[in-house]
Amino acid sequence: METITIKDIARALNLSTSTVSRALRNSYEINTETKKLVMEYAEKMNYRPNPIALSLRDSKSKSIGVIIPEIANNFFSQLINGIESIAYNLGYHVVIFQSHESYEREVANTNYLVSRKVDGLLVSLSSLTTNLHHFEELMEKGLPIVFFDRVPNEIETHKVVADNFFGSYEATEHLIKTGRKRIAHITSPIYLSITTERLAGYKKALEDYGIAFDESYVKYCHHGGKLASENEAAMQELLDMAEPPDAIFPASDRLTTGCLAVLQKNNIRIPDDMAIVGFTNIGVAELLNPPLTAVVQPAMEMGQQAVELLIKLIEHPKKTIEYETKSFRTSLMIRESSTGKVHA
Amino acid sequence: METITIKDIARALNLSTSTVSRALRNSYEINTETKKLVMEYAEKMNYRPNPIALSLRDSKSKSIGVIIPEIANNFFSQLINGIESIAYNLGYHVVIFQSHESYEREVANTNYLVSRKVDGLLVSLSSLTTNLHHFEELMEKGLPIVFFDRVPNEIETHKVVADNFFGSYEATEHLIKTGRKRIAHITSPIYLSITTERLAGYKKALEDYGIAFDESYVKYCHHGGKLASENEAAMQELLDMAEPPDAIFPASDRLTTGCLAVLQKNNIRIPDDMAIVGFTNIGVAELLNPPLTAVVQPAMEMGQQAVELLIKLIEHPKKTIEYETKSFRTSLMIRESSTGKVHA
DNA sequence: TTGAAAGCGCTAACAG
DNA sequence: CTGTTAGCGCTTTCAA
Repeated sequence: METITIKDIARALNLSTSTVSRALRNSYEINTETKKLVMEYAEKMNYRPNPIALSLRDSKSKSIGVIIPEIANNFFSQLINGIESIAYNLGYHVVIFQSHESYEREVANTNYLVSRKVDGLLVSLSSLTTNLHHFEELMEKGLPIVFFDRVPNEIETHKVVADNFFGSYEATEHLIKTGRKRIAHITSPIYLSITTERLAGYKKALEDYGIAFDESYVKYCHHGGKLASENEAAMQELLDMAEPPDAIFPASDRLTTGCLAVLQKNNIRIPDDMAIVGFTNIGVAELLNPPLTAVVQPAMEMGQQAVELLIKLIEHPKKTIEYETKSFRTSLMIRESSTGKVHA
Repeated sequence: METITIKDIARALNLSTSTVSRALRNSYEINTETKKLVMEYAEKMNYRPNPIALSLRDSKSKSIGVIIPEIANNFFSQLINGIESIAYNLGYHVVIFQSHESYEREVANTNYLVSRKVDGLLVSLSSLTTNLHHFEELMEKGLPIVFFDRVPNEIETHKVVADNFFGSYEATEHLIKTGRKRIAHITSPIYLSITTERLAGYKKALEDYGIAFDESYVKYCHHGGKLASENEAAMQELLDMAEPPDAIFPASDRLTTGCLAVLQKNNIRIPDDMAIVGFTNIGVAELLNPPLTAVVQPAMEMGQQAVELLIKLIEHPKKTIEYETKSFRTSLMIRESSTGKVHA
C-alpha cells in the first residue's frame, strides 16, 4: 500500500517515465494500446500524482489561500462555506488562515501561503492593517488577489462587499422610525472600508431625518471587538454620558454580542431603555433575549462570488481588463430588540 | 523582487549551491567567513527557502492537517484556536478541512492532506463515518494521527476528549435535582464515541436517582444536527408523546440551538414547561432567552493538548510506547433555562 | 510513437 | 572546508 509513482509504473510496464506521463495525461501522440495499458495499471495500483512535485515544477498548486480575521465568527465561517462549496467543485483546495486582527499575523500568513504556491488569495483585512505593501508587492508579481468584506481602496482588483451603506442606512432609519432620537454607533477602526461605509449610511439616515450627527455617539474599537475590555469601555462611556443613547447600532458580530453582554450586566432593558440593531450574522439572533434585530449579510453568496472571481483571475489572467466590485444587499431582520413590543 | 534561490546566491557569491546550503543551515563544517558572507547576502536579498522543494525532498512539510465536521460551530472554532496557538509557536502550520459530517468528504480530505505531505493529522470524526479504513491504513504507514472529541475505539493512538460521561451525568443530575422527571436526550448517531459516553452518563444519573430509563426519550440525529429537518422531527416526536418530557438535554451545539428554535416556535415556555441543558460551547448562552444552562468543554485547552501530543508523535516517533487518552473535565454553567427562576 | 535528459529548489553522500 | 553529483516526482523539449 505504498505510494506509487510514475517511475514504478514505467518499470512495471517496461516503458519510460515520459511515456507513462504522456499516457496518463492523455496526450495525443501516444499509441492507443500503450495508453490503455498504462491507464489500467495506474487505476489498478491506485496511482495518484504527487501534488508537491507538480507544484515544484509548475509553481502552482490548484489551491487558494484565504486570510480572514477569525474563524470563530458566524459571518466568516458562513463565508468560508461559500468559498469551499465552489472551490471544491472547480477542483481547488482551500487553505484558511486567521490573522486574529493582527497585522503581523496577516503578513506572516500571506508570506507562507505564497511560499506554498497558492494560485491566488482571498483576503479580508485585519482591523489593524494599515500598510498594504505585502499585498501590493504580490499583485505586481502577478498573484491574483480578491478582497472581500474589508477591502482596501488603494488596491485595484476584484472586490466583494456587502452594501454596507444601505444596510447601515436601513438600520438607522428603522431606529429613527421607531422613535429613537439618540442613536449610538459602535464600530471598527475608521480606516477599514466597512467602517467608513457603515458610518456613512448611519450619518446619511440621521441627516435625511433631520437628526444632528453627534460624534460622541460614535465609538471606535481598534480590535474590531476582539478585545472585550475595549468593547466594554466603549459601552461604558456611552452609558455614562449626560444624555446616554436610547439606541445602539453595533457594526459587527463581535461588537454586537459584546454590547448585549454589557447591557445585560447593567440590567438595561431592551428595547424599553435601549433599542439594539446589530450588523451581524449570528445564527441565534432569534433566540436571544430579546430576539435581536439584525442587518444580515449574504455571507455564503459573498464567499461564492469571491472565489468565482478569483478563479476567473487565476485561469484567465489576460482576459481581465476591468476589475469589478460586487456589492450584495443586506437584509434587515426586524425583531423585538428594536420594536418596543414587550416580549413574553 | 523576484523569488531568490540558493542557486542565485551561489552564483552571486561564486560558491557552490551545497556550500550555500550548508552555510544557511549553519553547518559546522564551514568557514566562518563564508558562512557570514552567505548569511548576510541571503538576509539582504530576503532569501526564503522554498517549502515545496523541501517537502518534495523530505516528504514532510512542517504542517499538520486538521479534519473536523464543521467550522461554523463554537466548539470546533475554539478548538482550532487552541491548535493554532501551539502549532504556531512550534513552527508548524495548520491546514483545516471540513468534512461537513460526510464520510466521503472526510476520506477525500484525508487523502488530499496526505498527498500534500502533512506531518500528522488531527481528526474529529464525521457523524456519518463508520468505516475507519482510511485512517488505519495511514497509521500503518506511520503517519501520526491524534483524534479528539469524536474518537474511534478501534484505533490505538493518542486521543483527547472531554469527560463526556461526567458532563452528561452532571447535567442530568442537575435536571433531576431541580425536579424534572421525564428528561429527554437528543444526540448524535450511536456509533460516535461522544454519543455513547454522553448517553452512558445520562443513563447512570437516571439510575442513581431511581428513574427508569425510557428509550423513547432518546432521539438520535444521524447528521449530528446539521440537518434542521431531522432535528425538528426528533423534537416533534418528543412533543407529541402522550407524556412529553419536562426537560431536554441536547448533546451538541447544533442540536441545542435546533432544539431551542423548535421550542420557541411552539411557544413552549422555558423553563416552566420545559427545562433545557445543552452540551454546548455557544458563546452567547448567557444572552439567550432565557439564559442557557450549558455543559461547557474546555475547547481551547483540548486543541492545545491534541496538537502537543501530535507534535510529540511527529518529532519522536520511536519514543512513544504507550498511547494516552487525555480527558478534560467539563463545567456545568447553571442558568435560568433549567432553574425555574422566572426571568425578567 | 517512444525514450533520454534536463530542470523545478533543496540537501546529503561522497570526493577532494 | 568546499565542490560534484544524485535524487525527491513530474513534465517537456529534443532526438530518435
